Amino acid sequence: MLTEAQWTEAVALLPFLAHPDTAITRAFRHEAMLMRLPEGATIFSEGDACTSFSILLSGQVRVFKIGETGRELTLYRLARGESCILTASCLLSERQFPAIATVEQMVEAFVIPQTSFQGWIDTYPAWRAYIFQLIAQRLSTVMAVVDEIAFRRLDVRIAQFLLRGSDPLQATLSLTHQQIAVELGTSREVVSRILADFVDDRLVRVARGSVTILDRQALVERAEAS
Amino acid sequence: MLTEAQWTEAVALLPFLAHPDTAITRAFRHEAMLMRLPEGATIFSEGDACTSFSILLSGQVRVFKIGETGRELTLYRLARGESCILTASCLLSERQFPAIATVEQMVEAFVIPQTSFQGWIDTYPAWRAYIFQLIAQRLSTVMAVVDEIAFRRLDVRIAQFLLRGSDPLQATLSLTHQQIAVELGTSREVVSRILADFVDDRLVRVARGSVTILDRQALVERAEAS
DNA sequence: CTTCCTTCGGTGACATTGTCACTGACAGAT
DNA sequence: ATCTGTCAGTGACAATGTCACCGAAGGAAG
Repeated sequence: MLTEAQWTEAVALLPFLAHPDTAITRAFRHEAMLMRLPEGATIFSEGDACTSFSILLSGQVRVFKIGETGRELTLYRLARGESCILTASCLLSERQFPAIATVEQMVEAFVIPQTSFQGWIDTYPAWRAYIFQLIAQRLSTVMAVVDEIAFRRLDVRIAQFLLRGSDPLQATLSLTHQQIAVELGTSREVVSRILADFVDDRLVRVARGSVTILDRQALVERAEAS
Repeated sequence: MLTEAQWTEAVALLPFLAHPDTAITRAFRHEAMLMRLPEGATIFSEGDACTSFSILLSGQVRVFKIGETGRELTLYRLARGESCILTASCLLSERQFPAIATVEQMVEAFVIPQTSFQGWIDTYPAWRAYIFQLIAQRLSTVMAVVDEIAFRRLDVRIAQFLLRGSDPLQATLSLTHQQIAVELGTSREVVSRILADFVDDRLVRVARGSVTILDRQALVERAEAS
């Protein structure tokens, strides 16, 4: 059950609650709960069974896989208004969660119990449409990740990552090499080496905990082929 | 519109048609079509827009990605009673098909136009349940592929692949090195080298176009850690 | 301010994997 | 018996992953 204030937030956030007195809005108000999770919290680990579905109201979550050697690979992030496809898939098929989800920035989320989640799908077209869209969109992100790790060179991927994470006005990224490695599913050493190449080519400048793009155009070229 | 014979096949194949005179069965009979595709046909290419949804009645389809260098990576296969999650996702979100699907063995499939596919989801719970289960199941296969290519050593993956594709009674696999490479997203040369190692270790015997497992137990060990 | 300590990054060595170029072996067709 | 296309083996090299180790930077504690 949501309070009046939480409910106001929910309506502003979720398109399927747009109409004030429909069945889905009543159900959501009664069956959803607001949960807070502190930075660093682990939401799901590899192999967990999912028991509820979440929609983020604020904060940020990172969903990633981790290999035997400890290497990490970020699959995607969740921000305001977003939900996790793996949780949905997990709930629908009663399988185990195949990754890890942790809180990067303190999270407020609407939590819907498994039974409500399933029931709403059969009952409320708006909810159903929301879930289907979610799945279809996130699935393409995952497919893009597959493509990247299977076929793309790492210098190209790092160049793309730096470009995505910056813009012409804010050319400095506050990231450690380790953080970049974990995004791309590689190791710190490799990131360091490739950034060193970039520095040699005057594409970027690096300092402890930051990378500054010096020649955006050249970096774009590097991101395209090489 | 399906013929009587085709309809009989459909009922035997698809659980959601179990009840003889419901709305979904009438809709399916009128709006589905049976299509045949010869071996080697390309069903979808990277970037295609999907316009229909298929359920295989017979034959086999391989869905794979292909990199700039021409290297291939098999995502999954479809056989009798199965459907393609990427097509579903594609139809739901109107995105482009992010892979390639080709016919490995001559296919007969029930084809459902995009409009029917979407309409049925909103109308028929049995169809909806079928699609959701499909998505959830295939998504876990794709996640397993991500895990493999990101983190697992190739000798381990080849060992697993050989074990999956054989059994103690039928120890010989009729596969070229190229075919194995394409399954696992690597190159023929690398497969050849690793198989050569396996031969040195007396795990397998190789001949032109085939691999015979000699020491299944040892291969299992190789598939577990190394 | 100095010292300590943790985090961050650099480096060399080596193993694994991917790519390229080339070669020869095999099997079916003529 | 020869031809031809497919299949497999090899060496060289590049790219990436892993390990061990080191030093530098910056904050914390004295």
